Amino acid sequence: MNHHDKDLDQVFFALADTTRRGILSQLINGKSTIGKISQPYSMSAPAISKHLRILERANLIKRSKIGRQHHCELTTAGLKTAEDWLQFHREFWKTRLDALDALLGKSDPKGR
Amino acid sequence: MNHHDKDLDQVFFALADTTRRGILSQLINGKSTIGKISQPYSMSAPAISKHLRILERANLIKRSKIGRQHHCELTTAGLKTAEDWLQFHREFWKTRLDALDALLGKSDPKGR
DNA sequence: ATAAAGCTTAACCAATCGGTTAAGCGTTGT
DNA sequence: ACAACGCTTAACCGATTGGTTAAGCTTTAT
Repeated sequence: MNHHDKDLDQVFFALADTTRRGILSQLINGKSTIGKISQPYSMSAPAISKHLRILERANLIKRSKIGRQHHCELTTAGLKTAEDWLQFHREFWKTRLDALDALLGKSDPKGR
Repeated sequence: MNHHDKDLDQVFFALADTTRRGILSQLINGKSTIGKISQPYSMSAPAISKHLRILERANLIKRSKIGRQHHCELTTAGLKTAEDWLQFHREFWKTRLDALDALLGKSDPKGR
C-alpha cells in the first residue's frame, strides 16, 4: 500500500460519517469555533473533538487557537484527493460504457 | 439521518479501503469473474466475498451468475452519489475561497 | 486568588470491521 | 454416481470505531 493509498483511505473514511460531513457543510460558511460547530449535535465535546481529529488527519480541515477558543476551517487538499480518484475512475468507466453502448447500437451514447 | 445520508455513508465507507478501490480499478477493464478479481490479493475467498458485498451495498458494482461462475461489473449509481456530494461542496467552498482572495486583493483569484 | 469557560486527553465500553477456517451448495467434469 | 470447482454462509477472532465519563490544561472573568 503506497502513500497515496493511505491518503485516500483517510479521506474516504473521514467522509463516511454523517456527523463529519455535517461539520464540513457547516464550515462552508467560513471559519468557526468548535463550540459553534458542536452546537447542532447532541453529542459530548470529546466526541466532536475526535471527529475533528479525523477530519484534520484527512487534510479536510485545519485548526488554530485564539485565546481559549479553538477554530476550524476548511482545507482543499483532502477533498481534491478524493475528487481526483473519483474523476479518474468515472472517466474511464464512462468511456467503457459508451463503447458498450456503441457496440449495442444505441442511438445517443453521449446523451446519458 | 435521512435516506441520502445512509447512501453517502455506504459509498464513502466502501471507497475507504485499498482492496475495494483496487477491485473497482480492475473492473474498469470490464466485467470479470470473482476468481479473477481475487487473484491479485493474498486473501481468502470469503474475505473477497465480503468486500464485494460492501461494494454491492453501495451500488458500486452488481453481480450475476452464469453457471457456477459469479461475475461482477461496475454500476454508475454509487460513484455518482459520491461525486455529487464532493462537487457540490467543493463548488461552494471554492466560491468562498475566491471571495476571500478578492478581499485580500490577490491578483488572480481564478488561477489557483 | 479563584472560578468558570473552552477544549483535549485518558480510560473505558459495546458494536462493527477485516480477516480467518470450516462447512454448505449449486454446477461441471469424469 | 461422485469428485472437483467456484463461490457463499456461519462462526469466530483481534483491532478499530463512535460514543461515554472523568480529569486536566490553558485562558478569561470576577
